[in-house]
Amino acid sequence: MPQAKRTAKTLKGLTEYPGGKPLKSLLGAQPLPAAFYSRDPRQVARELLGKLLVRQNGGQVLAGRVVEVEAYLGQDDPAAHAYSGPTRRNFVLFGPPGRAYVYFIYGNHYCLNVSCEPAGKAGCVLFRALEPVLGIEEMASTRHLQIESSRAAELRFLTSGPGRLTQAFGITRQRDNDKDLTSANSDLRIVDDGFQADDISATKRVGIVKATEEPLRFLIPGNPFVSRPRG
DNA sequence: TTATAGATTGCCT
DNA sequence: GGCAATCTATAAT
Repeated sequence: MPQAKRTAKTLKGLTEYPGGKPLKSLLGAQPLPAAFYSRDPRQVARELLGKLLVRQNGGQVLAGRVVEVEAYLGQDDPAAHAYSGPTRRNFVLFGPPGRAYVYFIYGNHYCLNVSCEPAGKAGCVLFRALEPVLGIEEMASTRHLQIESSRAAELRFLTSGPGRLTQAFGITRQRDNDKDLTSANSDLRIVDDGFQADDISATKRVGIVKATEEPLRFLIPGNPFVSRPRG
C-alpha cells in the first residue's frame, strides 16, 4: 500500500494506523527492552527502523514510525558527542542503554537520541525522521503548521528532520533528557507493533564535518517522510 | 572570561 | 543556492 494513502487513513479517523491493525494494538504494543539497546549502535539503528516512537500527554497520544536514524559510536567516532569523554552535557551516553539523550543545537532545536551499549560504554542512535501515525492535528498545532490535506508532501513537514520531530512531540532536554524509553509507564517510549520494513538503505551521515564517509545513516528507501538533506 | 562551532530550519533571492 | 536566527557546551585564552 502506498505510503501517502496509509497516512491519509490515520488522519481521518485515528482508529487505524499503517499496517491496518486496530489502535488498541498500538497502545498495547510493548516497549523494546533495555537489552535491545545494549548493543552496537549500528545494529540498533537498523533494527529501530519501523518501530514506533510514542508520546503520551495524559489522554492524548502521539505516535510516529521511525523511518530514518543515524548511528553515533562512542569514543572512537570523531563525529559523536561522546568522542572526548563524559561531560555534563553527554553523561547519558555513558549511562544505561535505552535512555533519551536530548541536546539543544543551533540555538533553536532539540535532537533526540537513544543511548546504546552497556553502562560505561558510549554510543547512541539519532532519530532523524518519523512517519506520523497518531496525533497529527496535535503535531501540526505544536509545529505551528496549517495542514490542508493528508498528502505526505504536506505531512512530511511535521516530523521529517531531527529538529522537526522533537518539536512535534514536545521533546525537550528539560523534560526528557535521561528518560527511560523502555518503560511501559514512560510518557516517551519506543514500541514494537510488529511492523517490518521491507528494505533498509545506508548512506553517509548528515550535517557533520568529521567522519563523514561512514555509512551510518539508515533509512527506509522510498518512504516520503525521510528527510532531504541539502547539498 | 571570551570565542567559536554546531548531529538545523525557515525564509530570502 | 544563500544566509540569518539564536543558544550553549566546550575549547581556548
